[in-house]
Amino acid sequence: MVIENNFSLDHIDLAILRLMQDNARISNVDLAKALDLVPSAVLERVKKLEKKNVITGYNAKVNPVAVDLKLLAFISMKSAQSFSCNDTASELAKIPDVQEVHVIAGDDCFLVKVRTTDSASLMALLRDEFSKVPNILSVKTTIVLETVKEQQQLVIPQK
Amino acid sequence: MVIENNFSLDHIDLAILRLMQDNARISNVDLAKALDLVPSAVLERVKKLEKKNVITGYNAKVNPVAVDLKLLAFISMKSAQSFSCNDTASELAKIPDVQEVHVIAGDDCFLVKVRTTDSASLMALLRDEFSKVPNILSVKTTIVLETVKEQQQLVIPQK
DNA sequence: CTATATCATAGAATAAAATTCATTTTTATT
DNA sequence: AATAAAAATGAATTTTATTCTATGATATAG
Repeated sequence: MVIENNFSLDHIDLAILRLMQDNARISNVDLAKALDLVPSAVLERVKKLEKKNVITGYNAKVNPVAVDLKLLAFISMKSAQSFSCNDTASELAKIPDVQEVHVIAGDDCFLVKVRTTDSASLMALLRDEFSKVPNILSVKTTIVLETVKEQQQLVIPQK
Repeated sequence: MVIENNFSLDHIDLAILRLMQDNARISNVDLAKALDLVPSAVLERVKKLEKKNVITGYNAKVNPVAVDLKLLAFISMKSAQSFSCNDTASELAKIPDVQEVHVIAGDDCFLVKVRTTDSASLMALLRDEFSKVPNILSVKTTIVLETVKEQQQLVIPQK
């Protein structure tokens, strides 16, 4: 017995996801043309995908350099309590400059992605914000020199 | 002498970015209301932001679990040529399952973010795709157990 | 201080798209 | 095959996007 995930997406839904993850502002009319459907039918599906939390939002992708966020860093850290470290994680998540917080397997406990203006502002962030997060034992900061690829598009399966 | 970045965004532009990075499908009418402007004026600004590559795209955020991508991993790797490693990076970037490729400072050379169905498909990816990428000396894979936060919204400055 | 160039906005008109809804068709289930 | 549920159609209506011209603001040079 194969347990499918309970989202039950057909190939039309997957096609919608594929199109919208590349262009969130595509019109219903164009979506309908691409899918050989009528706009109202597409609209209904999109609404349903939103309600089912398959589509969880629509984001404009902003060039970080244009808003003066030139530094990207990954910070891996160890925590005192290795399992009940959820409060540590949620404290980290509250920091606006923190884009990602992952609990990871291995030596460390968290992997955090951070974007700041420059190394000085990263330093300030570490000093002012991270220092207040409880139960952190060690911190290892990795500076990104160059980003070659950065996309949030997923590989949507065929069926 | 302060060198501003050459994007010259005023506070209205920044407000547009703030609104659109949270809701890429907001209508011009609603944007205009929020900004106390007329729709045509807002439209012109948005178009300009696109042309100047301040806004680089609009993405629907798809729930990875809904499309059966339940495994997230970060892979850090060393490369043979530490500086002219661009061909290695661009080969990595060509792999669709790879969401991010960063050149990093420190012991390693690259940090790669990958999403797959499960550990078996990650293994297959490493075996079939990564093995073909030239000049890789070592690979260290970190499995994500839980993602506490993952957003691409940036902290847009006030002015 | 004024002329001029540049840029942004307002507001109206038009075109396009979104949305709603009653009906029909398709699909799945018994 | 009969029934129920889900999805699609197509027309009507509402809303939004887009275009265009006139106006106003701002900056710069003379």
